[in-house]
Amino acid sequence: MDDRFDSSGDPAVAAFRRLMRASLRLKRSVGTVIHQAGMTGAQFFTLLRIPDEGIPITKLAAKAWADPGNASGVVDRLEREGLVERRPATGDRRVVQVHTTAAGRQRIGAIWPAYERGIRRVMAPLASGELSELGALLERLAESEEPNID
Amino acid sequence: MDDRFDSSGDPAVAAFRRLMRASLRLKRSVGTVIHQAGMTGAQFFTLLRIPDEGIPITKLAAKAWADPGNASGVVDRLEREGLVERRPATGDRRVVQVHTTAAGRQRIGAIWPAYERGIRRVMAPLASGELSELGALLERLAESEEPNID
DNA sequence: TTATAGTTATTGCCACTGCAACAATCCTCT
DNA sequence: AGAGGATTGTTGCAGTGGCAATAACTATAA
Repeated sequence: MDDRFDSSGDPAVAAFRRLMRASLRLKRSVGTVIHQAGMTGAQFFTLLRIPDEGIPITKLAAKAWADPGNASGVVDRLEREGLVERRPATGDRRVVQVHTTAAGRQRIGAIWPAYERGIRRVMAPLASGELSELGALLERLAESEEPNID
Repeated sequence: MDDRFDSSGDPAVAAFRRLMRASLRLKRSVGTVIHQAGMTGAQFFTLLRIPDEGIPITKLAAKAWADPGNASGVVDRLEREGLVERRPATGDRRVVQVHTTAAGRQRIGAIWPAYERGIRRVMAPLASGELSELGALLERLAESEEPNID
């Protein structure tokens, strides 16, 4: 495959590639910050999404990436580290409420500042006006019922 | 975690989130097109990157996501399907040249149009001028020595 | 020539992702 | 009350992703 399959000429394709490329790079960069603090990105975002009152796995999954089967495993590992707790819900015996432990809250508090700093660092090449411009364009691309990334 | 850890106010953080969200959505959308044609995204992009003269695994990995250990597995699965071939390189007996087979070329040719159509569809909300504007902003974010996403 | 250092590809491990199947439980309707 | 259907969480599987260790080989330098 040389360049029969290229179409850099197409503005849509070119923009799409740049979007994929930039998001991968930024994701890795910010992910490094989280890893240095001893967690994976998925664990960090999951932990972040748990409200103080607790939350059922399905709702938690919907807040992040939409697959419950997946959330189960991430919660498993968070639980293994004592950052999270599973408690039976009152009323519906199917649902399991996931709660953050004190250790979990402490861990997030420890990572958060570096996380924010990491984001500001990777976004630094753009001025404030450009950031909102970028945000507006992306919003129009992603408008719909999609999962929240953090 | 309620909203102590939110910072939607920070333009950098907000733009970062939108970037992650949009890229996830678009990646899934285009990935669906590829899956319907019977391949995974990683396999498609890998196949796409193999020049007619063949290419060593390390170089191939660098063209896509940078980890050779990973490329080995993807090439395994492509080879299992007969879309790719491993041949010893002449000269350096360490290197393995990966070549696309006729079936591989045929497969890519079959997927490519739908792939392009898929991209144009997800990028459709933006006009041509906005696409290049978006591309320019993203380029400034990702400027550096990063892997090509196709 | 031989020892040392670097390179190439593979393998193994762990975590994540999407998907399908499944059991337990709840809900609705008759 | 009971049947049928929907929902909740878990599990299993294949593939992806990053990382470390390793074997095979090449290159460099004494």
